[in-house]
Amino acid sequence: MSVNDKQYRVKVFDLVKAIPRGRVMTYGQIAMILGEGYTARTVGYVMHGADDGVPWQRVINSQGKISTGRLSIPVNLQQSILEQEGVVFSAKGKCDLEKYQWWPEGFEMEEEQPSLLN
DNA sequence: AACTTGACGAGGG
DNA sequence: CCCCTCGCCAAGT
Repeated sequence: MSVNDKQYRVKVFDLVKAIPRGRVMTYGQIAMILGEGYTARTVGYVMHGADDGVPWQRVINSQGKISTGRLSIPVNLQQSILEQEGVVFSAKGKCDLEKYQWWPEGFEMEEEQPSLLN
């Protein structure tokens, strides 16, 4: 499996599509849930090619900040879309993950089971 | 094949 | 909270 495989990317997109409006997930979190073969960096790489229908704006970094820095996507754009969904950001551009981070059904921080979504 | 660059993340100062 | 260093791994040169 690699980022070039369709299935590899589809797993990421399917998970992202499951994120409810007004909630977010982090790159590392997604990598951890998908498990073997996935890392925060590869998830980020896959996300730059997200097609329509994928709520890409709901994926942020582990600090609760937007990390589209040097890309074609302006940071303010992603943040404003999220704010429009109800996510509140501090003046420094950080949101409270405790409050907005979303976990798939039956998946808790405590358990270390990376193979529920396969 | 070597080297640089990231939609990253954890840890230290 | 900011900045830096590393580990990470795929892409582009």
